[in-house]
Amino acid sequence: MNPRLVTVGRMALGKDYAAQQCSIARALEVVGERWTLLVIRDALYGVRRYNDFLVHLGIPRAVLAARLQTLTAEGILARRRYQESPPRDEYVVTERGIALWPTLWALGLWGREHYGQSPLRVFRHADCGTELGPYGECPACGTAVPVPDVEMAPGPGLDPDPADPVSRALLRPKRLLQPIETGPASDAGTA
Amino acid sequence: MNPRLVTVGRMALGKDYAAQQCSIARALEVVGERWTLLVIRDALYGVRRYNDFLVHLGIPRAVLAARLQTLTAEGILARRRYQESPPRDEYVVTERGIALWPTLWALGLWGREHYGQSPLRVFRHADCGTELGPYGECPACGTAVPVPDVEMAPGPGLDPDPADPVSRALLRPKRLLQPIETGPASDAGTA
DNA sequence: CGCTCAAGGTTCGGTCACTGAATCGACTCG
DNA sequence: CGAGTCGATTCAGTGACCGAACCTTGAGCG
Repeated sequence: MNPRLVTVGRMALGKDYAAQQCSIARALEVVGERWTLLVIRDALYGVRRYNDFLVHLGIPRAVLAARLQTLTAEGILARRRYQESPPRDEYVVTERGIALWPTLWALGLWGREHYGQSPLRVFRHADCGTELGPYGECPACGTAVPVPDVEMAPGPGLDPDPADPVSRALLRPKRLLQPIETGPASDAGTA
Repeated sequence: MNPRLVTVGRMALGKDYAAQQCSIARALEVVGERWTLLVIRDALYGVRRYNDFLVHLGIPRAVLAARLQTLTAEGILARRRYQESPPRDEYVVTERGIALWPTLWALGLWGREHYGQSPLRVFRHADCGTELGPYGECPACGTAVPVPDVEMAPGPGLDPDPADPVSRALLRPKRLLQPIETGPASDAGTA
């Protein structure tokens, strides 16, 4: 069961981009389905648990389960047990998934420049605090910024009081990949 | 008829990524449907005519017509009459479409590194002949390479004798955006 | 033990998009 | 004036997506 060959049988979107030799087409066979890139985005943001993906994305449960399975089979996410008592698994992004960050960054930049108004999130080089440049690099340091060194903070356009706990957890500045804390949910911490 | 607002009415995939504030989600509403990014890729490669997209992508006609219409409405492609006698239009990529090149480059790089074997196409800085770096920049000149200055040549993995005339036209090294020549098609020029 | 709750799914009917083949209309060429 | 080309549209069939309901495992509790 070579994970690289799993695509045969249930192909990306019911059919591959036949005859396409381009590596872009190959990539889209894997991550081109609806929701897939948003799941990976969330994973890079630190989302790891089924329910967190669910509430943050508003994705149908069945679709989420399918995507997580595909992404795990493709080696973009990895399933990992994080507690035993009630057995619970989380999905952590692998190197292969992290390698999609430049794509997501470029796509987000395009969306922001052509459809967005004010930036919703601000990404900085954690070492120096400089905002990332158009390629995700640090203009001050002149170097590529490793994904774990990217700090994400809310921008001016972001809803300051979102409904779901995941969005609320993402209001706090944090580094990419660092897991979000929806933890015991000191949820409106009453009583 | 603000082209920015056309998405209302017939949304990208029948439904928008509701509640998503992220600019990545916005972008995917526009270019996240099946085939869309491949159409844009082909447009950047110099494909301009309905039939050329059709044979090169192997896309259903109805879907192609829908994508071209959406992309035109979004201002990513522009429709332009290129002859009057039989009225014929071509679709040329706009600035907004050209701005997607970094995304496509990043996606292609990811696909090549994680799923491809030998590179199918080689992209160079036309001014100096240096292969593009991971961000689409020129490592030699140390600058971003404007899309019209990117030269595309076939790589070792590319089928040297493809069936369709568009792929055959793309065997010749050429710059991005420069229209392909499928012209009078000296098609296997037999008697 | 039985009840309830939570997490993480699976099942299922309805709808919608994609597919591929056929058709159509405008126009030119012979 | 019939055939061919280009650029589509139409249509039936299939498969993916959607949303709600249900299921399973394991605590936590009385």
